[in-house]
Formats: sequence, C-alpha cells, structure tokens
Amino acid sequence: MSITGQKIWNPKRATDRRKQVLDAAESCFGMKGFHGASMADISKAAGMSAGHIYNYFASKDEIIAAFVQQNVERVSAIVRDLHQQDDPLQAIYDDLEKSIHEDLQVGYWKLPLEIYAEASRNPKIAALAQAADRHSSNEFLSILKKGRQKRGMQVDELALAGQVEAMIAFFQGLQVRAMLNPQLDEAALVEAMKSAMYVLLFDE
Amino acid sequence: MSITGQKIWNPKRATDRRKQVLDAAESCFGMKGFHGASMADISKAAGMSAGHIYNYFASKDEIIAAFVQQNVERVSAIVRDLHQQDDPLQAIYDDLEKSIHEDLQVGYWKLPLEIYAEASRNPKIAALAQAADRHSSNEFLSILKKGRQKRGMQVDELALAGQVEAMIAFFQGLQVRAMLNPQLDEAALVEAMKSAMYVLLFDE
Amino acid sequence: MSITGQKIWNPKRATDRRKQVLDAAESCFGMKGFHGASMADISKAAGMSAGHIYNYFASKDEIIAAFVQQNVERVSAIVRDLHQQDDPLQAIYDDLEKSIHEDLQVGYWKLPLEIYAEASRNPKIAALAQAADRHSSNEFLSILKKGRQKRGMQVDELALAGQVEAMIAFFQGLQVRAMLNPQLDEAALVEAMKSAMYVLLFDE
Amino acid sequence: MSITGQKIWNPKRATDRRKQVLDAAESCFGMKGFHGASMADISKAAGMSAGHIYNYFASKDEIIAAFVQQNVERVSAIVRDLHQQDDPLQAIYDDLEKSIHEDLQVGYWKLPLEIYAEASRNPKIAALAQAADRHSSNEFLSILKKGRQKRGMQVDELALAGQVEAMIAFFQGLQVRAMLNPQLDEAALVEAMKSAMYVLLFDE
DNA sequence: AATGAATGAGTTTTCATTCAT
DNA sequence: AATGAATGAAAACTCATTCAT
Repeated sequence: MSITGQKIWNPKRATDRRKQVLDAAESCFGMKGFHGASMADISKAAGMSAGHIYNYFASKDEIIAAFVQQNVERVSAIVRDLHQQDDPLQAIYDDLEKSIHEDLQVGYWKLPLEIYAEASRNPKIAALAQAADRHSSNEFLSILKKGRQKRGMQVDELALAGQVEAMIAFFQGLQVRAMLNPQLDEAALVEAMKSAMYVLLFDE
Repeated sequence: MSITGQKIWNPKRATDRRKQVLDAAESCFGMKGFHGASMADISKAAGMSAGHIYNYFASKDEIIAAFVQQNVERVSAIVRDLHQQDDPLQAIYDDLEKSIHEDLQVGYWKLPLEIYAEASRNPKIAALAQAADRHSSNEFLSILKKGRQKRGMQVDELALAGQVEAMIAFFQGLQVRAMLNPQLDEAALVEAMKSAMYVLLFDE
Repeated sequence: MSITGQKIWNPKRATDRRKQVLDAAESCFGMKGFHGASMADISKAAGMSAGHIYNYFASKDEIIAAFVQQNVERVSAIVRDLHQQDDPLQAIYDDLEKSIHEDLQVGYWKLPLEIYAEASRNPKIAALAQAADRHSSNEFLSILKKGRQKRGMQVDELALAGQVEAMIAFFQGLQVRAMLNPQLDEAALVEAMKSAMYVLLFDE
Repeated sequence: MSITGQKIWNPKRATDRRKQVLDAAESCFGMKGFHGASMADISKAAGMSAGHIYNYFASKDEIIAAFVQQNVERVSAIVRDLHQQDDPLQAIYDDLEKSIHEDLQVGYWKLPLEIYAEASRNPKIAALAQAADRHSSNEFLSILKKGRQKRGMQVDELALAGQVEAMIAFFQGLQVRAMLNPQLDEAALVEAMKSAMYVLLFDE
C-alpha cells in the first residue's frame, strides 16, 4: 500500500506477536483453564486487541493447539538434554531429587493437567500430545539403550520399553500427586522413588 | 396426605432422578468435559427437561461436585476392598496385571483426568478431591502397615508414607500414559511395574 | 364421586382457600413485589401446593387482580365509616393526626405504591383501581356535601369535587413521602396539613 | 494510535450509546415496567444487540439505576430553576395552573410511579431516590426561606419544613390522581389547590 | 498493522402452568 | 381436594468472531 513497501508481511513481527499471544495465553490458561479463559482475557494480557489476535491465529482452538505444542516441546527439550550426558543412567538417578522437586512445583503440573484433560476429549489436541509423547519416549528409550550398552549391559528392547513407560508414568503421576496432596512429604517420597527408579533404570 | 404417608415426600424418586442426572452427566462430561457439556446436553441425555434438573441440583456446579464426589468414592471403595485380604502385600502384587489392565481402560482414566484439571483451578473441587485422596491414602497406608507387621517386618512409618505416595503416583501416572500412548505394550509395562512395585511394597 | 357426595364443590371451602392464598400473596407481594414474588413463594406461604392454587385462581394475574381488588376495598371501607359521623367535616379534621400517622406506616404505603405502578401499565388492574377510586371519591364527595349542608353552608358541587381531589391527592402523596423521606418530621407535617386541610374541608 | 489520539478511547461514542440505551429503556420501562421489560425489548428499541449493551452497562440493574438517576435529576432541575425567581412564593403560586397541568400528563407520572414502587423494595433504588429527594427538598426549603425573608416574614424553620413536606406530598399525590382518575376536572382541582397551596406557601 | 464496536448464538437459570396420581 | 413432578418458554448474561475504520 505505501510506496516504500514497509507494510508488506513481516515474518519477524508475526513471530513476535504470536509469542506475545502465547505468553498471555500461558498466564490466562493457568488461572482459568482453556475454556475459562476468554479471548478478552488473553487480549488484555497480550496488550493487543482481540480482533488483532485473529490476524495471527485463526481461532481460539488454534491458540490452544499452538500453546499445547509449545508445552509438549518443553518436555522434548528436557529429554534432549540427556543426550549430552556421559552416563545417563547414573545422571538420571543422581538428579532424582531435583527432578522430583521440580515436578512438584505448581508451575510444572498445572498446565500439564489441563492439557491431559483437553487431550482426553479433543482429538486434535490428543494427536499433538500423543505425537510429542511418542517422540520423547522414543528418544528417552534410545538414550537409555545407549547408556546401558555403554555400561556393558545386555539390552532387551521390549523390557526397556516397559521400563520407560513405567518411569514416565511415575513422573506424570507425580504431577497428579502434587495437586491432590499439597502436604506431601517430599523427602520420604524421594527415598521411595529412588528405590523404584533404581530397578527400572538399571534393570535389577 | 395419604394414610401410609408415602406421598408426603418420596425420597426414592428423588434419589432415582439424581442418579439419572449423574449418569447423564457421566456420559456428557466424558465426551465434552465439565465446561463443554451444557445443561441442555445433560438434560437431553437424562431424558428430562433442563428446568427439572434444578429440582434436584441447585446449580451446574453442584452437579459437577456431586459427580466428582461419586467418582472419588469409587477409589475409596477399591482401597476398602483390600481390607479383606489376608496378606495384602502379596495380594496387591499378584493382582498387578489385572489392576494395570483396568487402569488403562478408557473408562478408568477419562474422567479422572477431567477431575484433576478441574481440581487444579476450582477450589471446591480441589477440596473434595484432596479430602478423598487423603482418606484413601491413609487407609492404604494402614493396610500396608498391618500387612508388613503380619509378615514380621519392621515398619518405618515415614518411609512407608513415601512408598505409598510413589505407588499411588504410579497408578495415577498410568491414567496419563493410557491417554498419551494408546499403543502402549501392556505386557512389557506389567513386567516393569512388577519390579518397581516389588521394592515399594516389600521395602527391599 | 363418593356415595355420600361430600366431594361435591364446597363454596365455603373455596372461599377459605382463596383467602388463604390472598393472605399469602399479601406477604409475598409486600416483600418482593407482584413480579418478584413467584408462585412457589406464594404456595409455600399459603401452605398449599402451587398446582392446587390453580383450582381457585386461573392464573397469577388473577391472583394479582383479586389481591388488588381486596386492597382497594379497604379504602372504600374507610370512607364508608365516615357515613356514621354526625359532623364529618369536624371529624375528619380532628382525626387528621391519627390518619396521617397511619398513612405513614410502611404497612399502609408499600402495597399501594406497588398497585399504582402496576395499574400504570396493566389495563386490567388500572380498570379495577380506577373503578374503586371513582366509587370512593363519589362517596367521599357525598359525605362532605351532606356535612356542609348540615352546617348550613352553600355547596358548590364543582368546587367541592376539586377539593375532594386535592384532599385525596394529599393522602396519596403522603404514601410517597413516607417512602422517600423516612426521617420525615411527623409533628411539623401534621401542623401544615391541618392548615391546608382546613381550607379544603371548610372551603375557607 | 492515531496522532490526534481520538481513537485511543472515544468517550463521545460511549456517551451516545449509553444515551441510546437509556432512551430505549425509557420507552420500554414506561410500557412494561422495570421487570416486565426484557433486555431483548430494550435492545430492539435501542437498535443494538443485547450483548452489546453490556459493553456500556454491567447489568440490567445498572441500567435501571442509571435510568432512575436520570429521572430524579429532572426534579432537581425544576427546583433549581426556582432559584432564579425574584419572588419565588408568588412565582410558585402564579405558576400553579401550569405546574398542575404538567404533573397530570402521562409523561410526568408514569415513570415516577414505577420508580416509587421499585424503590419501595429495592434498597439500591431507594437510596438513589431518597438522596435525590433529600437534596431537592432541602433546596426547595431554602428557596422558600429566602423568599419569605425577602417579604419580611418571620421564618419558623420547623413549620416551614412541615409545609414543604405537605406541598411535595400534594404534587406527588397528583401523579397518583392522574393515574387513578383520568376524568379529573382540572379547573376545579386548580382552584382547590390554589387555596391549599396559598396557606402553605404564605403561612396564613 | 491494529482497533474495538458490534453481533448472534449459546450459556445457566427461573418460573408460570399442566397433569398424572 | 390435593400433590408435586415435569415442562418449555423466556430471562439475563457471555463470548468467539467479524469488520469498518
């Protein structure tokens, strides 16, 4: 429209605006849930008019989807970090206390619980969450496999797959525990988790 | 008014109608979630006008609360059954395959996930869920304590509390796993769970 | 239906039941207004099922109408009492303090105000209220006419009609004053009213 | 956003829309009363969707309150005009015919009657109406006081307060008369009112 | 690019009225 | 005569989405 053409689509700005919206969504969804948070809430938190948001997202559902995508990617990133470890089995075991402590913080479980519920009835969200989960699980499995091989252990892939599932269940279950039992004794839990994780990690 | 008095107020009918509504709510909440399901949906599923529902529940929130209450009581009932066992530790261990299989069925995880999300932002629901959880956890703990004593084991109550938390986390985590990984290999998972549960149950 | 026939329509009982309903309506309408009071409220106050009320009144509107009728009749009764007076002009004047005091009580103005508002937009109620008002005004006028004649005064009927209107306006205006000015100084008002009523009553 | 800033927030438009709604409310409330008029009625009369009205008023109650406020202010304005008069006592007396005529028009009494009824059971509206009434009464009293002093009369403030109450009762009573007696003979009424108002105004 | 005014379908809830018993 | 379960239409209000500017 203008002679200099600076009004042409600017992908950098678009990315920034999407991030602005998703950050706002994070705070709104955390407080009110996906369905309790209104577009007006999000637009206010994003410092942007509700109408304008529709230039970057086709619908509220798409915001939810993008938000979920962003969140499941965080888990992938955590797993990816394990790749760097020399002895991942030991590293995971040694980090248990910290990992558990993190998992029990409200910032760590509130939105995941929201996502699980949404995924349990919204097929689009389910597909996203399942795909991300598959990817992370596979990566985790391959890390553990390499880790065991490095230690000279025989690797029964099927058994390992079961152990991976169980370990992830443990950590996702902790998110539920954090919500249901705010008085939970963390130290005692860490001790119990250590013994259970030990047999799962080292297959003993 | 009648001599037999059965017309003065008929609690049976009220109970029936409430059950009718809660059954309808179960199916609607399962498909659309607490907030996605409308009173119109519920009334249609209950075969009753929306207005009439308000003769039995003061508000939609009260339906949700009653529904959640009903659901958390199912868990309590499961724990209560363990009281009957002669050697509960062994019984739990032996039943693992069946318990896990049950927990992975859609009917077992869909509504719990919904409840966890709702509880994470609705204080009334949180209070209900937490109270039920506290009760079940305590009962589970006392069952295990007695079980260990019967077996002549020393009981470290704090350690046991941590183990109880971990075991519950396991099973609640399975509900998340069931949703996120529909292709999950149950047999492998059972093997892994057995080894982890063994150390938690028998403290070895 | 029964052999003895005691189930045949019993007009006495019907009258009783209607009174029961109208008494209940009085208390409900006073608290919540004609439209704020529900049939459920009235039925509870009447100690009778809502459904049953419809055996005695065809609709809620009919209850309102009957209630209004009953109320406007009270005013007629007050006027009728004046017929007994030997010197009605003096009697009215002497009773002013008491009449004003009564008119300022909440029980005397609350429902009239409700009725005026309803009549101002509901033609059926307007017709009732206007008919009763016409009747009372005429009777009041004829009482004053006789009163003046007895005192040997000339009676200008048109002037008297204007004075009657003004006097009634006075008293109905007091109902509004009572509502709008709860701190109203009654003694001062009585003095002022006395002087104004004097010229209206005695045409001086 | 624009340099002149007129887009940042446009208070003119908001004021216009509120006026549009209040005008619509006036006609709807007049026809059906505060509770008989629905938001749908008002929105249709305002030429605006019902939902949109909530951008300008938080609730229907707030519309009623704003509407009542607007109406009671009209009375204040009438009293304020008297301040301009050189000899207010005489001015009021001379204007009686016109004032009475106005008071008897349907536009003058319909909504006041509605307001009186609403105020008689809605504390918020009662507070509004009473505050406005207090203000107008005080102003009216001070005008009369000055007027009497100008005429060299002694002013007994308590007596004057009673007379003020009586005069206002007169005019508010006329609103009821207009509704209850549509055939009212205005000329006769004016004559009667003149004699009564004379003694109240000039304290004779 | 950005606004926010505006819509209309949808939400929960209330209530006069009917009717089987 | 009497109940109260049941209905359905309407109420106030919310909100994702559109669009003129």
